[in-house]
Amino acid sequence: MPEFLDLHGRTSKALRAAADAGMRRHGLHLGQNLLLAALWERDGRTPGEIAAALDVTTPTVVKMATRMATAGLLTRARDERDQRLVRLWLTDAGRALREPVEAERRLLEERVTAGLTPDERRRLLSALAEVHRATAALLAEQV
Amino acid sequence: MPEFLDLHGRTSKALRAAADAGMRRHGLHLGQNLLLAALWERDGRTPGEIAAALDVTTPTVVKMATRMATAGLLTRARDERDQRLVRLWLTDAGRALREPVEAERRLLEERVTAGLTPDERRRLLSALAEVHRATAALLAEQV
DNA sequence: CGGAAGTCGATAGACGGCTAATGTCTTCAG
DNA sequence: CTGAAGACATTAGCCGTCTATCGACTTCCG
Repeated sequence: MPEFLDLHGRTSKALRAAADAGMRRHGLHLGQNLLLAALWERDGRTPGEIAAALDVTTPTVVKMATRMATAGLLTRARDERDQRLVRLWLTDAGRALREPVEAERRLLEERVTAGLTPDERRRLLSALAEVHRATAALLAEQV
Repeated sequence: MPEFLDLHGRTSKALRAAADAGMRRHGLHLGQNLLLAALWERDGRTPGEIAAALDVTTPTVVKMATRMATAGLLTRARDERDQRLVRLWLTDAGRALREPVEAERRLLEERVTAGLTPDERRRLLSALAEVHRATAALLAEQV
């Protein structure tokens, strides 16, 4: 069992659980904060645009949007000029979550990296970026 | 958007996709290799034991085991002495995957970390371990 | 202008993951 | 020895994610 893959996997699972717990405090499910973030940055985006921004497939965004619309976080509306497009718009409830959710996220980042020196943190980010680059290249090559 | 969480999330997603592609070559779905690994190490374990080893809940193992039994990778059998227990046993097909799957896994690890010097790799592992430790502590404290 | 090709979102269905509820078998205390 | 408590696996149902398919709307070319 390769050690990097194993350790990364376990860390990933733990971070996921911690992020989930944090978001749950604001009534969100894991991942919904990312969709909201895309709309906080620019409201009225289409599912396809958001999917590309989050590096996720369109059906994933569609499903999440359906649940989040039910939860009153956003609304769906077809684009006036191009009826193929759908645009997602934040509700007041969706907008109101921005500050608390972003703060929660920053707090989590701080806490999990608190044990690293600034230099270690910098090296971690750079090494992780390299792994990400290599992995993306690997995926691209085996089309 | 905190940079470590963001980068880690993206790397995680890329690694997941790459691992999935690798396992698919052997007819496995992502994660099934981990369940198999638990049985390769010691055959005849129970769902609960495996769940603990993989740091996953029991229902997750039960579902995976059901699919993998259908796929002919393992069989279910109740323990003779304690009828509450179920033991999972590898089939020949499940055993035969060990070498190729472990090789695939090692190859992936090598390729994604190929761009790092031994020192960088060592520091990455140590930093990741620290993040994992801090995250686990965070989760434990908010019971 | 009208049909073919292209662009989107929505749906279907599979998988891994979780929590909560169910059911069955052991164990243990009275 | 019998009933309550405990230990397991399983089922149900939700969420995020993917691929494959469908359906509706635009666009563009002959």
